[in-house]
Amino acid sequence: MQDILFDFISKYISLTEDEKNTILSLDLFRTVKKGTILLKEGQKSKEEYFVLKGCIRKYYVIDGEEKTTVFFTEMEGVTPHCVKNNTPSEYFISCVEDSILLVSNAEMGIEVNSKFPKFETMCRILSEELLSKQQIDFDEFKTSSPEQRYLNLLQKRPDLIQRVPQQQLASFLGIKPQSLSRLRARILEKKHS
Amino acid sequence: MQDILFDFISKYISLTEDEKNTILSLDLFRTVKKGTILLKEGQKSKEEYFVLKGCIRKYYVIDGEEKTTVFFTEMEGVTPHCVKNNTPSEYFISCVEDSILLVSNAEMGIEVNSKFPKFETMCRILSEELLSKQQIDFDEFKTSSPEQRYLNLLQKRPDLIQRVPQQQLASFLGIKPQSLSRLRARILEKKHS
DNA sequence: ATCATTTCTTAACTTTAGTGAACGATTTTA
DNA sequence: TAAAATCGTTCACTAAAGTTAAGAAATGAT
Repeated sequence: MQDILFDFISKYISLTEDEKNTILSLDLFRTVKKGTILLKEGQKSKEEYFVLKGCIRKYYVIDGEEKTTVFFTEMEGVTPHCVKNNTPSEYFISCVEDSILLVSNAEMGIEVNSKFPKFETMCRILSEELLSKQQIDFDEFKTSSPEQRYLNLLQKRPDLIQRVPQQQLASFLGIKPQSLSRLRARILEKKHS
Repeated sequence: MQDILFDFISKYISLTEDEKNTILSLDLFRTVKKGTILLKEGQKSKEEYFVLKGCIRKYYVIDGEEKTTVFFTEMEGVTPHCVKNNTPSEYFISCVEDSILLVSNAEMGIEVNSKFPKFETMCRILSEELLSKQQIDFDEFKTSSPEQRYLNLLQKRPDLIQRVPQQQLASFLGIKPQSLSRLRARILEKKHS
């Protein structure tokens, strides 16, 4: 498990054995069961999550309905909005599958960053990469129809369609579950003609 | 004009007179006429833009149609994707109004950052703020209908609806210009009943 | 100031998404 | 294992967006 983490980090910065041990001593690893709610609406959490294995999702409850807006899978991380500005969270974060996560809290982050300036560099790069990726995702979402978005997802993250419930996938695509069902049937029809 | 810039910067870091003069000596200010294209699809630019006054937009040309995905107004900045990874740009950036911009290129940024570490701090904060803001925007977009998105925009950026052409506004909202016209008429109808 | 061009609106029609309900299939849990 | 709950699909219907086209309004150029 630790190897996965250090392999990932090595893409950005190089660590000495000493530094690796310091990180391991922080005891960041946590295994969580499917369905576990990590963050609730209204809560003022300071925890950040990084997925080593599994899948977690962020969702809002609007008029009693869950609206999933993002999934985080292997090697993706979330810093909930409430961590930065100490306000109650507007959304939930829960586990879609049994998962292995890195859980760090803001103070710990500051401590690590001050001990290893390298780490801050990595965080900055990760943050910039994420911003860039997200801008492209948003642009693609705006410029395409639900059907195009589904076909696009089929290309870019085929695994998601398998591992995630349809209703969560639907709101991720900005539509209702029934519309997703219909849309899939439509695509199959087109293929067989 | 310079006051506007330094007022903005002072929200994040404090500058000495010396530092201010160094910034001014870089000659970053550029006034641009409405309609000017700052970045073209396919181009490998290194320029970053920050709007002091006016409005610029980012748009794709898909099947011969312009799809505007973002507007940048006062105190907002863009770093085009192509600047970071040295690939041809997938989109255009042009001026919606006569504008006053700060134009910096990547090398200049590095130079300034190494001379004034303060600056890097500000850039990191700005980048984090932007990421956070963008995530919320994306979530709102996904979880609401075109009509809700329009009403939301009316609340949050009423100026945009005035200063930006309808067709650009439409694709920004993820719909066609005709649909925006109809949607507005629908809203007016509801009010008068 | 006038003409030409572009932009916005309206309308009729087509396609697709939202809605409410029913059904079977799957999963949970008792 | 059986009953209950949840989930996914389908259907009929409604509402809204896409499409095509035409005309009105605004903008720009000569």
